[in-house]
This record gives sequence, structure tokens and C-alpha cells, in this order.
Amino acid sequence: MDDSATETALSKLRTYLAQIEMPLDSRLPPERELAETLGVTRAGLRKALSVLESENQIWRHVGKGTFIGSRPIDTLADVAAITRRTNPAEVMRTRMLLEPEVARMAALNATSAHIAEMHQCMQRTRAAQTWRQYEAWDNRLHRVIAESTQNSLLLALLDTLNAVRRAIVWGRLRVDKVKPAPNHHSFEDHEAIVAAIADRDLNRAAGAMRIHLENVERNLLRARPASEIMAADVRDLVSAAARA
Amino acid sequence: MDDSATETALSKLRTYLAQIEMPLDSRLPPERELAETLGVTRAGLRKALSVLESENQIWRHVGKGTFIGSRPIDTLADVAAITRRTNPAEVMRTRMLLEPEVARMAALNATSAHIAEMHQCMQRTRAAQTWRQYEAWDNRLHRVIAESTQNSLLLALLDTLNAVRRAIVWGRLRVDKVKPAPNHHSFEDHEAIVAAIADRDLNRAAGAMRIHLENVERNLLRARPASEIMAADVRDLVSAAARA
DNA sequence: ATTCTGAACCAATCTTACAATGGTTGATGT
DNA sequence: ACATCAACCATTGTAAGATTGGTTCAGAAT
Repeated sequence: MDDSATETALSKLRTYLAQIEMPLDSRLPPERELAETLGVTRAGLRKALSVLESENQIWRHVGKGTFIGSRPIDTLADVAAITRRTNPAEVMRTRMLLEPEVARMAALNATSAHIAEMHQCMQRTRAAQTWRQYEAWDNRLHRVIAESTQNSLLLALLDTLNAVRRAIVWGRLRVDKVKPAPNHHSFEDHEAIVAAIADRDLNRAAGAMRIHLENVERNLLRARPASEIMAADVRDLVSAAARA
Repeated sequence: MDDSATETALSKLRTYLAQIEMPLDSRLPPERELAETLGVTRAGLRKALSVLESENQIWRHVGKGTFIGSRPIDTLADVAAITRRTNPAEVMRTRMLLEPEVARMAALNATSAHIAEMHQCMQRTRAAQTWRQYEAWDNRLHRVIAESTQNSLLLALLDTLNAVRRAIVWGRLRVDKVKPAPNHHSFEDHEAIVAAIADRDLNRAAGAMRIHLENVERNLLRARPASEIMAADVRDLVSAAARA
């Protein structure tokens, strides 16, 4: 009898769904109400609903309701959530995939105003008196390069990527006591990239960005004195393990 | 007097900021409260705050408060907001940039379970009786390919990209009355991509994806009668392109 | 006259409490 | 043993009030 009962509830539900207009992703009535409408018990309705859910016809969520269509992917690019799931290797791999092409697009699409602001940012990073100021203008430089691609979608993706990158390296930055002296390596890399963009040299811009990323990765992998290891790398290991 | 008054407020504010602990991105007291604490007028305090804001030392926002550090980028990848700012050309350019490399990574990192689910998804798209079901399993196929890269950060970026893509073509989809028949072009493209991934042929996977995207773009640019546009191009855009 | 001051108001945001919803359990009856 | 019904739970949505940076304006101070 349970089979037949479930069947009748299921058939009634299918009839109901075929009957009504369903603009896709619209919400069905609450279970309690729908059960009364179809003249079935709530338990029976829920069995029928679970069948349709397994068929990818509907999706349900507590507190939200029951919806037509397939369950939407968690599209909220919550940086905190991503940061908990990812690791420096993934960030580096993704940057290697994206950023050289971004530099190429920037060289093609950047306006003179963009390039002027890039130079201004680099100058201000050199003039920075604290790590906080340096980091602020460094971030701004990255953002201007991304903006100069003139692709708002790509810009949004890069914003997310950079936010994750900053969140991950943050643990090291905050314990880093050295304040005023930025390393010269990043400066030269940045200048090469911006110069290539200013020259509208697409391949050189992409190449400079790739070289920069390779340098960054090399620094990450380079062995260090024990004191620094304890001060930085071990902290990374611990925090990475905590995320996993 | 105004200068000196602003100066005193500014100096008092700097002293205050240097005195307190500031864990970076922490919130300052409200302006009204801080003005009383420092013994300055709120207008004077606001002038001093605007100076510090121009120096990238703090950032403010209505309803939120005043915070230490540089203004954070709007990192919330709100799909609706992105959709309003972008357009199909940007989506295609970004997909061309990302997805061939994603296919390459998938060929390298996909597990046999991933590949099995890809085949299952393609089979279910063929067996789909409604466009809704077809679209659901088509989306799932895309997601499995992205998951098989084993890069959670890249996966999150692709989720955002795909959400934007679907949101953009959605308006056209809803007016498409044709329901059952998927076009064969997308099927062949998908099969080529999955076969290359299953063969662990990195270059062929990337190439198949690139060819697919080029087909999609060609269909988008091809002029047709309105009826055919609704019946065929929209399908190409949604299903075939999505499979790329 | 000009500028500063204080208060009020505005729009955006946060906070909080309450209602709604899918998911679950257990008693009751058949 | 199974269906039915009600109650409860955790999560989410909704609405109202409080908070906050931004703005305006009349009056005082210089």
C-alpha cells in the first residue's frame, strides 16, 4: 500500500507540476500547504518530492523552500570560504593560468590614464614608510592592471583571486616585523610589467608577468634559515593544516 | 585658525591612532564618540579623517564605520551585479582565456570517478525529455569538468563565470518554446572534450575546448532569421557553448 | 563677512526579533 | 507494522529599529 500511496502522491505531484506555469527557479508552495492542496499527507508528499529531487527536477533547502530546476551552485564567491578550502599551491597555479593573459589584455586595452596610475602606484610603493602603506598601493597597482583589461567579468574574477591570495599570505605578513624596506625583486618585476604594458608589447607583458610569478614561486619554495622557517614557513604549515 | 584647528585635530588623531593597538581592518569608534574623546569638534575630526583617508590609512563607509587600512575591494562576486556590468563578448573572451586551460588541467587531474560521471552526464543529456532536464545535466557536466581540475580556487572562479554566463543567456532561454531536441553539434563537441580528458591527452583536451568555444562564438555572430535564432542559436549558446 | 559650532536630518548598513520552511522525531491509531 | 498527525529543530527570510558616515542649515564667534 505504501507503494501505491507514494505512487498516487507522485502522480498527483507530477500532474500539478505539469498543470501550473513554472518559470524555472520559481518556488513551489510550502510542503504543508501543497500537501493539503493535493489531498495527500505531508509524508507522502515528501517521498514524491524526494523522487523528483533525485531526478534533478526540483531542489529544496531548509528555510528557503522547494524550487523548480536543478540546485544552483553555491555561486557566492565568499573569499573566506574559498580561503579555507584552498592553499598556496592552488593560488600559484591559478595565477600562472590567469595573470599572464591578463597582462597581455592590459597591454592591448589599457588607457593612458591607466598607465599613469600604474606609475603613480609604483612610485608610492617606493615612498611608503610602513608595510601597511606599501601593501595598500601594491594592491592598488594590481587592481589597475586588472581594470585596464576593460573586461568587468575578468576583473571580478581577478578581484576574488587577489582577495584569496592576500588572505592566504596575510598570516606571514602580520608577524613580519620588518616594516620599511620592501624587497627590490618585486619592484623590478613590476616595472618590467608596466613598461611592457606602456609599450603595448603584448608578448613582453605576458612574459614579464610569467617571470614575476615564477620568481614568486621560487621564493616560496626556497629554503631558509631555521629562524625564518620558524617565523614564516612553519606558520604557513600550521595555518594550512588548520584550513584543511 | 581653521588651519591650526584642523592641524590640532589631525595631530590628536594621529597620536590617538599611534597610541591604540590597531589590528588592521579594525573599526574605529564612531565619529561622534571619537570627537568627544579627542576633545575636538566633529567637523574638525572629519577633516582630519579625510586627510588620513586620502593617505590610504583609513577608509570609511556609511552605516559601517571607519576602519584601519586601505579600502577593501568589493570582493563579493555577486553574480547579479556582475551580470549587470558585463556582456556576452566579455563572457566569451573570458571563457576563451580560461576554459582551454581548465580542460588541460582536467585531463591531467581527473579521477576515473570524475570521467565516469562525465559520461553519465552526457548520457543523461541525450536521454533528457525536456529542456529543463537537458540543461540540468549539461550544467552538471560542466561542473564535473571543473571539479576534476582538483583546484578549489579555480573551481570557485569557474562557478562564478558559469553563473554569469547562464544569467546572461537566461532571458533568451525563457522565450525559447522549443523543448525536446538538443542539437547534435554540442553533443559532438562535448564527446570530443571528454574523450580527450579520458585519454589524458592534455593538448587535445585544450584544443577540443578551444574549437568548441570557437564554434559557439561563430554561432553567436552568425545572422539568422528571428525564428531560427530562437530555435537554434540560443540552444548553441546555452548547451554547446556551455559544454566547451 | 567669514568661519566655526552644534544640532538635525539623510541614506546606507547593521542588529535584532519574529515568522516561515524543509527536515526530523515520536506518539497515536488503524 | 505502517500510516497519520502534531510538535519540535535548524536554517533562512523578513521587517522594524538602532547605528553610522555624509550633509545641510541656522546661529554664534571671530
